This record gives sequence, C-alpha cells and structure tokens, in this order.
Amino acid sequence: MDASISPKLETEGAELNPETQASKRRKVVEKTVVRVRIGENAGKLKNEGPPSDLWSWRKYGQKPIKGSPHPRGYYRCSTSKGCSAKKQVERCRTDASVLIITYTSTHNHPCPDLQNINLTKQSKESLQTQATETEEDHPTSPKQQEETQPQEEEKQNQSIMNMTTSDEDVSKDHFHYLQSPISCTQDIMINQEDPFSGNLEKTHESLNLLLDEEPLSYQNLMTLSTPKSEENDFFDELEELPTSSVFTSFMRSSLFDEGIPVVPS
DNA sequence: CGTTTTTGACCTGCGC
DNA sequence: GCGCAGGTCAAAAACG
Repeated sequence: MDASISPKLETEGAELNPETQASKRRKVVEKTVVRVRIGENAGKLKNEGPPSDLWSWRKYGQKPIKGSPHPRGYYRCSTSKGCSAKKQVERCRTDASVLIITYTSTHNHPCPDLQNINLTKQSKESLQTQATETEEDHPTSPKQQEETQPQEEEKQNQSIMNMTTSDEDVSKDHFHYLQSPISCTQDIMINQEDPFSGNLEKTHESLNLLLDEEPLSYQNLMTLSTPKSEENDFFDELEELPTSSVFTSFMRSSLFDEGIPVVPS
C-alpha cells in the first residue's frame, strides 16, 4: 500500500546469535535496532518535506559493508555537544526497501524544542493526517490501542513477516516483530532513561515482554509520520533517514505528550 | 560564516 | 602474529 513502513526494535545485549557476530565484532554495546520498511511510494512522497527528528544527526562516516551492496552510514547526535548518541543506517542487503537503523548509546540531554517540533510536525502532518486521527500526537492508553485495529495489525504483521522472511539476515536475527507503537515507545523510553541510570538489562526484559505481548497496529503512525525521500538513491535515504521521524514519533507521543510509565519486568 | 556532508586514512577488535 | 572488516577521525568541500 502506500509507503508502508515497518520498524522493528530490538535491543542487542550481551547475548546474541552467532549470525550477528559479524556485526558484533566490536565490543558488545547496547543497541537498538530499528527496521523500517520503505514503501514503494517512498520516492513519490519526496515532496512531503524533510524528515524531522527530535534530535539532529550529523553524519560522520560511511563505509561499504562486506556482503552488502549498500554502504552503512554513521551518524552522531549533533543536538548536544556532549551527546554520545549514535546511529548506523544501512539497507537490508536482501531487501533494499528495508532500512536498518541501529541506535547505539543514548542521548544525554533532553529532547530539543519538543513543542516546536510538535507544532511543526502537526502542521505538516495535518495535511495528511486530517483523515486519520493520529494516535501519535494523541496517544491513547495501551488497552485502547490494542483494540484499535486488529485487522490492520494483521496486515501489517503479514507484511512485516514477509519482509523479514525475505531477508536472510533478519530472519536469523530473532527479531521481535514490533507491532505496537507502545512497545516501541516504551522501549525507547527505557533506553532514554537508561543512560542516566545505567540500567540496560531492564530494557531487554521489558522490551521482550512488550514486543511479544502487545500486538497492535501503528500503520497510521507510519503512514502519517513518514516523510520519505526519494528512494532512487540509497544515499539519499541515508541522509534523510525517514526512520528517525517515524521512530521519533513514538517517542514524542508517549514520552512527552503522555509519558507512559515504563513497564517493570 | 557556521554547520553539515563527503571521503580517505587510521585505529581497533576479532578470527584464523 | 597477521589480515580483514568495522568504526572513527579529521580535513576539505558543499550548502544554507
């Protein structure tokens, strides 16, 4: 359908499958992997505007990855000088329509002009969001969302599965299929808090629980908050990172607008 | 003019 | 210990 994006989250802890060893050559660092599927319309929606992120990212490197036709981009948070948040953006080697964003470290500073961004975003999205009341800006309780659209969820789920299975790497990666914006949000929230508390294990547990237990569709989210740039060039996407906006959407909605409490393990 | 992107070189970790 | 590959740095260029 319309640019469907299916982000998935996963925090990579110390325990990992041998398949991913390649990517874990380095020290085992807490990572949050977000998989975003870029719809075919991605290239058509380029005039949607730049993908806004709560944080600004500065690209500091790009490297071709062995075995992958697509290079990997390295980004660092430029919002705050001392922020150590980083993210890696690459395309799925088997499915070019899937972006894999790996977040490493976390922001050591609060989100920048959140309100500003919110307003800006609203004005932008209002154009496309009118028809669909975004839960993104008006996050509902988890329960409500669960009842939201089971059918849609199935669709989304299927597409995700499809995408995932088509990707050998991913399928092996015991990814938890993220179906719930809430899960996503919470996961992120935890991660956001972690840098300060240094409690990462908690993240894993709650994340796993959430991802496995709360199926739910955020198709709307994706569709609405996905200012995708043209897909003709992989590098273009690396720069714009549609993911960030999507990813951020959850954060914004729950983290700041509502502040969903983190589910303790 | 300041910030971001690009790109080659360098460093580090891991497997053999 | 060596080689390979990923990750980071830093200078130059580009852009707003």
